Formats: sequence, C-alpha cells, structure tokens
Amino acid sequence: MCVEELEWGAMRPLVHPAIEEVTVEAILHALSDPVRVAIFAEIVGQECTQKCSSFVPVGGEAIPKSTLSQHFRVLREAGLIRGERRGVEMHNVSRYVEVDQMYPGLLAAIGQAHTLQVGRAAKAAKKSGKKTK
Amino acid sequence: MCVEELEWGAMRPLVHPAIEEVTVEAILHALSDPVRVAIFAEIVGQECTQKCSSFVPVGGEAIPKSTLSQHFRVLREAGLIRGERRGVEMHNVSRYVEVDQMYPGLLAAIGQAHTLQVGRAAKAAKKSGKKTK
DNA sequence: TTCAATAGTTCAGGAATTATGAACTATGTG
DNA sequence: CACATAGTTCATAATTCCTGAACTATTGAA
Repeated sequence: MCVEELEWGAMRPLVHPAIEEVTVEAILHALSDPVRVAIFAEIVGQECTQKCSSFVPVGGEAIPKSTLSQHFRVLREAGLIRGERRGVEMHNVSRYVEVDQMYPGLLAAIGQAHTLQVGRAAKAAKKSGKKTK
Repeated sequence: MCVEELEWGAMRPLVHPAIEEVTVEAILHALSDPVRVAIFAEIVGQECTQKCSSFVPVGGEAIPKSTLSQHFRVLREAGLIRGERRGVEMHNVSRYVEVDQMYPGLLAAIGQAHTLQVGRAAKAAKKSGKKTK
C-alpha cells in the first residue's frame, strides 16, 4: 500500500457538466468517433440503463476495456450521458432530453444523418455483392 | 533546385470528395474545432466566395497561415467547402446545399446550436460584467 | 474477516494526429 | 527576368488518443 501519497490513484468521482456548461464543440467531437456514436445510439435506444461492458461493436473486433472506459468518459464529459455506480457495475443513461432543451434538434439531426449514412452504406454494399465486410 | 525527384513538393490538385463520399463523422470532426466552425460560418454567410487569408479570428491572436491552410484542407476533405484557384488567390464556396441534400437538416441544426451557444455566452459575459475576454 | 471475482478506472508509454516555422510552388505584375 | 502575393508542403514539436498493466471499489462466498 502506498503510504506517502494518500491521494493518488484514488478513483475520483465521475465528472458530469451542468447542462449549461455543455458545448456544441464537445458534443460534435464526442460524436465524431464511430465507436462513441454506436455507444451513444445504444444508450439512447434502450430506454433502460446500460452497463459499460454490455457494448459489443457491430462488425469489428472487441475493444479493450480501458479504451471503452475512455470513450464513456468522453461521452460523460461532453454531457451526453450520465454514469452512476450501481453496485459493482456502472449504469449509463442518456441526457438526450436535457441536451435537446439546450440545443433543440441537434441530436435528432445527427442521429438522422447517421441513420441515412448507414442505410446508404448497406445499400451500396448489397449492390456491390458484399454484405458487411 | 531538386533534380533527382521531379515529382516531389509538386503541389497536388485539391482533393474534393464526391458528395456520396461525404461522411457524418468527417463533418462532425471538421466542425468540432472552433476555428473551423468560424471559417465555415463565414464562408456560408457571405454568399460570395472567400479567399483563405481573409479570415481573421474574433477575439484571439492571428493564426499562422500554414495552420489556416490545414484547416481549409480539413473542411475541403470533409466535403463542406470547395476551393478553387482564382489567379494568385484561392476562392472558397460552401457545399451547404449539396450536403443538405445528403443529410437534410444536419448543418442547419449545428449552425443553430452554435448560434444559441454564442448568444448564451454573450449574455453570461454581460451579466458577469465582462465583454469578450 | 479474509479471499476471490467482477466491473470499471487510472497510469504510462507508444501510436497517431495536430500545429507551425521554414522552404517551396504557383500566379500576377512591373 | 525579378519580385510580390497567396497558399501549400515538409519536418518536427506539441498534443491527443489507444491500450496493457496495475489499481480501486463493490459483492459474494468461505
């Protein structure tokens, strides 16, 4: 045990910005990563809360848990989700409603754009004779 | 002059993705930087074309021209603007209409969110007794 | 209480990306 | 031609991102 530094690797409580602190820049940055959009979409989709490790990427290989943890942190600190310890695991809820009050239509537009993009990609893949990869 | 490598620092023609190649991810990434949003807003605002160096940041210090050049490249390669040489200078036009056909409402929502954010920041600054910085 | 298991965080370093001064290209004008 | 202007490209420094290893926190036995 580390005696000299009592406050060291101590797990700080999760950071959640107040809704007025949420910036467009941070939201766009958070959602400009495909893994994070997928995570966020899943959390918004399920209305019940989601634990971190329940996320499995669609086609690709597994994502290391330290990386996942960072992705969740970015989403939290952008104000898009709220994480809360529930026993040994973490439960994440979307802050969609709050954010939508702050920036009406922003998340809806981004979500719709992603849906369109995925739909077009699927169509293009079918046409060229290949499915997912 | 460099004799050995004829094709070296040769300036390649500007890259512009076809509109179907434009991804939501690239758009969000491009617009998640305050300097780039400001540039894009200015190009969309003026309906006439804009040369690169006519951009001056609002409150901050001048941005080096190599950095500006990279920002324009990111916007171009995201499909948000089109750059075209006109004599010695470069003219930039927005591809707003094309992108809006691809992803209806996306750019409008982002623009509106930014407007809201700037408005709120101004109001907060006035309340706390300070103007810009 | 102590040990083990589970879920996620933090740290350290390397990988990847971004910023920028210096050198260069490209075009227009004496 | 030389020179000026506008922007790009290169090289490298600064920054951010990814990830294995070590850690914290909580639960559930033994």
